[in-house]
Amino acid sequence: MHFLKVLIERYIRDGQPVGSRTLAKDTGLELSPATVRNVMADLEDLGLVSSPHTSAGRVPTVSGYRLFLDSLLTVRPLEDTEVEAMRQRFARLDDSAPLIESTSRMISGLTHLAGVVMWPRREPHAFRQIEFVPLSGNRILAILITDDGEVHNRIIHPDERYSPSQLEQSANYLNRLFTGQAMEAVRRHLLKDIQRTHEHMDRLMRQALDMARRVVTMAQRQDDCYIAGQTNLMEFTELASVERLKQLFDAFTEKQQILHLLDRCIAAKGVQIFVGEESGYALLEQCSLVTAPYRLNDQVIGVLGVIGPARMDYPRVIPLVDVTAQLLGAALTQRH
Amino acid sequence: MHFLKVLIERYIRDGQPVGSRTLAKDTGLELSPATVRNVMADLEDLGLVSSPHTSAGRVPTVSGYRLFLDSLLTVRPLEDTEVEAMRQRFARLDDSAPLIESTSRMISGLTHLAGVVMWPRREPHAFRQIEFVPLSGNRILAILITDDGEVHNRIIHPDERYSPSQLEQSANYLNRLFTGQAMEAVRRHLLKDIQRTHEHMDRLMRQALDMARRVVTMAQRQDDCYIAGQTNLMEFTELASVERLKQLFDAFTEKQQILHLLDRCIAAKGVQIFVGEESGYALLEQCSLVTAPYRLNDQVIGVLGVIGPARMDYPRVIPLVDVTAQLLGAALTQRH
DNA sequence: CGTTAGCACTCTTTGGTCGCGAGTGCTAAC
DNA sequence: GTTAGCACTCGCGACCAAAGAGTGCTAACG
Repeated sequence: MHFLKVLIERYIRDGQPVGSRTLAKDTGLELSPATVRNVMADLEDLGLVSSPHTSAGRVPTVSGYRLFLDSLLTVRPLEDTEVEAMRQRFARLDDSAPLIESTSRMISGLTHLAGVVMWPRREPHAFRQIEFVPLSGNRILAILITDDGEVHNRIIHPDERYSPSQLEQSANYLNRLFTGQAMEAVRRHLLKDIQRTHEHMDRLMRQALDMARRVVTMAQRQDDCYIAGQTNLMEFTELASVERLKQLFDAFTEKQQILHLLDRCIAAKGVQIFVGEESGYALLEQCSLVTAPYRLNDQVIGVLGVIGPARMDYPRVIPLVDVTAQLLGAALTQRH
Repeated sequence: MHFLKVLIERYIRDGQPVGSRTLAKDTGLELSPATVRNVMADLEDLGLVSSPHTSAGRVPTVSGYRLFLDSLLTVRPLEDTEVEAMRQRFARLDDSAPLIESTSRMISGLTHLAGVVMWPRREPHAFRQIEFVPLSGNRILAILITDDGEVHNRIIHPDERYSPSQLEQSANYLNRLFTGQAMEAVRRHLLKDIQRTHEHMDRLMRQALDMARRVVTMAQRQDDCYIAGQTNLMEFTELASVERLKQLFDAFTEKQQILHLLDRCIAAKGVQIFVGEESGYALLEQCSLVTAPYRLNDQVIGVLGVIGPARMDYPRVIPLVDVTAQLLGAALTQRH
């Protein structure tokens, strides 16, 4: 199996099929190419490597990578100075900087791959406050604040005009009604019970509920992720066909499939790797996804990672992804 | 010059150099290829066309396109039904839908090119209201509302703890001080005078100003644009080299150059076109940018357009961009 | 029995040649 | 001014040969 390891390491280095002669040199053992050929034939029988054609060297298969990752890989931990440098970069992000985007760009820059960071999946949060601000014309600005500090706002055009004091009354009413309740409950209340309550209620309060409904329906932030450094992938010859790139980039703008994949990684304890079509998505053929979950106060709330060619420098990428996830968690916790 | 028109139209159709025989047929006039060849030689002398090599047909040069666009082009106005369909699509966007993004996707879908829409450049607006909401810990959520209905918010970690009533006092103070003033003035006040005022002021008020400063500095939305359908460009053979694509996509994520270009179009009355390196940006070689400014209440507040190969179907794209700009303006005005 | 040298074989890559087709420029004739 | 004719150029695909890389197999070796 040592052979497989050396072969894959070599293949990762220069991206070309590895022949018996080169492999013989690389192993360190003093073996002739002929011997190595026998071993390689065995590896091929096991389905761990394959040759593109008769007179080329061998290339790892997906199962080859799998075995490599699961039991052969020696991760090269980062230098302390490197970790420190990363920590510095996080520290330099001031409070207002968009943390998720910056993190994605950072990991992409460090690995020269595409970085992807899922938006933190907030724990179920509670309604804190709603506010109606009159604008010019009939327009009203509705602002909803949840207790994790998220602010959602939306401009509403009601049919009739409300005085500032009416708006204040409405807001007070809603705040009395909902403050402290879980958003989920508020949402249910507003969506389901709205018909029933309508009948026996003050007109103004009905309107208030109606306006609240409009903000609340919008405040459901659906899952999303931020992808950076996509163009890095254009540098890899094995992906550099225009059709493949189109597929990949379409997936990057669509994001649906990427999100599904990330979602499957959120349960994992630590670094998780999908090689090629292992993910079940044909478009990631020849690609690998390396992810790590990140935490806020010891609770996993998201996943980040990189996408790159299957032939990527795992020993370096894995710790980078790992450390970045930890640092992002720390930064989030600190900001909190 | 009629020849140039036909040649370009033909080239736009099938993307291959146009030879004398085909051009002879296309003109409609009953001329022999030899005659056409003479004319083409003249066009080449004028720098309007060029041939990739001796035995290929002719291809329009940038100046050729320029002349074509300026004086030869016959724009094919959209069918009423098409305009109506577009209007419908805008109408179907409900109030909460992200208008700019949707517009960009729409124009990209209609033209099969990359769509780009600049964010509306709001007229200078006034401070309306600031609000401090206490969160858990020391954290405070600062919310700033301007009179165009924009909401900016930021979480602040002050060194000490403030009671809700103190926060309310601070907010009241700031609101009294600033409401109705132009944001520009508020910003100046907060940034410049902050040192002087500090000395002879109540501690709480000083802190209030300080917190306000932090939100206000963030509320300067710098220019940005939304680009959709980039991957459409991968379908065009003349751009389908990986390096070119990388350049283009890098520019799309960087956006800086694109924004500069759009900025130059904002002054134009109507549709504006840059062909190839006319724009001054080498990366748009072989590409064209077609833009139109859009209005809110008869005032130009932004630009939208498409990016595609120089060889694009101008007679169709131009009216599409034009109409989209008008419809976006209408939608904005209506929402307002 | 594991290891190795030797050898025939396969397959890609590269470079070269050739012919074809498309298109041109020029000249001379209409 | 227009056109036919012709020699010429160039790109492209086909075909071919040689080189290089690497393989599988067999037989010999310690």
